[in-house]
Amino acid sequence: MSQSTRPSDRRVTITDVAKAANVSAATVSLALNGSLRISEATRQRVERCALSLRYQPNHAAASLRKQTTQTIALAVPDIGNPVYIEIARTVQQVARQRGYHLHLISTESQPSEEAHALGTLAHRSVDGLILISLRGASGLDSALRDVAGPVVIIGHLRDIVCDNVTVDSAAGAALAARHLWSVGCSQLAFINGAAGTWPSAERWRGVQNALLAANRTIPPALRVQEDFTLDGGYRAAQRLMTQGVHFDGLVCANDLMAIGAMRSLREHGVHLPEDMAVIGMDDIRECQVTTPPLSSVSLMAGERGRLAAQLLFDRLSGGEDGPPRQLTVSPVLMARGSTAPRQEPEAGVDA
Amino acid sequence: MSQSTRPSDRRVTITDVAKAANVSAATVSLALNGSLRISEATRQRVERCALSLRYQPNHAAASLRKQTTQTIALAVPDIGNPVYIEIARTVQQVARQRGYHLHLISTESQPSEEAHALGTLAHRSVDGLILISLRGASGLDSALRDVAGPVVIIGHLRDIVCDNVTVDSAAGAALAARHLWSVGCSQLAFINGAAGTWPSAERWRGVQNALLAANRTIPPALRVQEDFTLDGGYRAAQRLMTQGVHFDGLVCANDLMAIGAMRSLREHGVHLPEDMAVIGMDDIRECQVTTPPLSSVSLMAGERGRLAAQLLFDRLSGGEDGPPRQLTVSPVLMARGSTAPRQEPEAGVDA
DNA sequence: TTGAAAGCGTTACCAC
DNA sequence: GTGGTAACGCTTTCAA
Repeated sequence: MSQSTRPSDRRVTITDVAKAANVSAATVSLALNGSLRISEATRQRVERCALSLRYQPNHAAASLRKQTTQTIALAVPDIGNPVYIEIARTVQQVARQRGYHLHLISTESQPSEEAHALGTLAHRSVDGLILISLRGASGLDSALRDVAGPVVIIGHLRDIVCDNVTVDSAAGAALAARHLWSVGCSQLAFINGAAGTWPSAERWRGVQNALLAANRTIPPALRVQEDFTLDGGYRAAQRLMTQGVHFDGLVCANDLMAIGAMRSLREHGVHLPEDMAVIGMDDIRECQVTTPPLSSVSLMAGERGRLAAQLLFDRLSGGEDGPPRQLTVSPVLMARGSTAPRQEPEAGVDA
Repeated sequence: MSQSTRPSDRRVTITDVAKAANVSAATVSLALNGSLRISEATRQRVERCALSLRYQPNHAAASLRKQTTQTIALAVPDIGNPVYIEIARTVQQVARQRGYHLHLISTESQPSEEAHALGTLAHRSVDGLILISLRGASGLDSALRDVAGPVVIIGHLRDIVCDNVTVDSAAGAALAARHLWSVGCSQLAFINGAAGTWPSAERWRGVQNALLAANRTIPPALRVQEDFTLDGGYRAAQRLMTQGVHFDGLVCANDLMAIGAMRSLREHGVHLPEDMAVIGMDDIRECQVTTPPLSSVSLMAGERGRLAAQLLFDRLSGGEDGPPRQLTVSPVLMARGSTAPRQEPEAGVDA
């Protein structure tokens, strides 16, 4: 079976196949791309030749000629962050399903790297780009004008217009607060993430809305702000407990902080969830393995990825017309053990 | 400042810049690519023109001509798996640092998709490929012969020869067992993952080695096998506890199973880590948020990615000569609360 | 149904 | 130093 026929050194090109099949290069191209205007006989002959020569069309050449790369790019702020990975996963799924490749770019949240990502689009390395931007995609205004294809931004748009997918994280924060009340909490505390960021502003806004609507308050002593990390949550909870103000429900601006806070609470002898209900946001995997499992508000990362990809492919296939479209997905409550409904204290048995 | 100068519809090419700068296309190319044989004056002129025209070199054209894409591909079995993400992260780092782009392909462990990944290399979409293969890269033998560039495989090579990076997970399992003895365990149990897979075979082999060397045994009743999931671990632990054979240390073939097992143990009133030490493998993020934090054996995913990338770029830049190289990294113990050293029962105070 | 030829936008090898 | 010119490998008219 060693019908190798290897052309020694050189790559095998379309003309090699053409010669072997006794047709022109044009015919080979047509035949291999399934054109209907080729006789069944030649098609088969060509296919056999291509196979036995192990012909592989050169992608760069085809791209150059067709002016399309069959590739989209996804630029994420940090490839280590599971939330972005979740987005990447669904984007990859849609892309593959459409026969596209995926270029992954990690920007580390640096504007220079975001510009670089747009560069790949400008260079026509890719046909379209999905960009996840934290800082509200501000400096990209001009860069967006130079690119040679559609762009979809996931995250908050500061002042530019562009196809975009966001999640209503204010609504998510409100959802979290209301959930705590619904399981019987009477006084909430709130741990927010790094000041000055869009997510932290939004989440506080959401909590405020909920407070207003429920005619309740969170005194300043029960509002603390740290960065969005495990340690941040730990420190924040410690500070809350030194305030001397009683609270029995804790809303955290993300899960990492919530987990850190739970650790601190437990160290101070607070029983979860009996003494205190805790809820986070993001619904990361870790929620399922804490004790008790952490309730959270899913920000629908996967769904956002799917929608963004859809938006992008709409532009790619349907023609580029139409005004920018903004999609907003709604967060979803994931109730778990950390917010188990309160027992009425009538029949409580303390082990 | 609106020096737009936009050539209406058409993309701006190198000849546009050439005309604007009153030089030839060749000169533009040389100037922009930093050739030394261009006068400083022309270089600056060309650069200004390129900038003001917003010229972006076409990547496909350059690739076609240069026969290189400045892109490598990484094919992972499952983009949802944090272990592979960790690999992806370091590969991406090395790639960027070398000025290369990263193509990410998720194969879902399907041989057809692995072949597809190799296809991107054959099509010269990419210059090189790192392939993470679970099933020991068996059917790829012939496909590997057709590709147009270097391939590095992360994982076990069944019978093919190829640059490759593996981790000695047998050593890792032995490490886990020895660690449990060192913290005072006298009888171990072992929860293994899905039968018939390479990792499960290796890890059991490692435990056996350790047992042999320590002159100890794990009776069959204390060896169970489930799939590598949280639920698998949960079920496995349940089965262990119905055996009626006492054990005080539990080695799990991965962290997910260990976490599931911990949950089951706790539900049965077993105190961790006082009554039972538990250790997993992989060192996933979740280890840090369980109660107690789960000890684990890191399989050095990031390091493997880094090494694989290094191997690949050695081929890419240094010339393709040299026989296949096989690298094996050593696992590292990550001791945490779940394997806290045993208190001697003399001064124990039960709260 | 098939073939010839003209690009796609670069880079590289020559002359000048 | 700089400018022609010929590839790179493919697709796509347009004729035959």
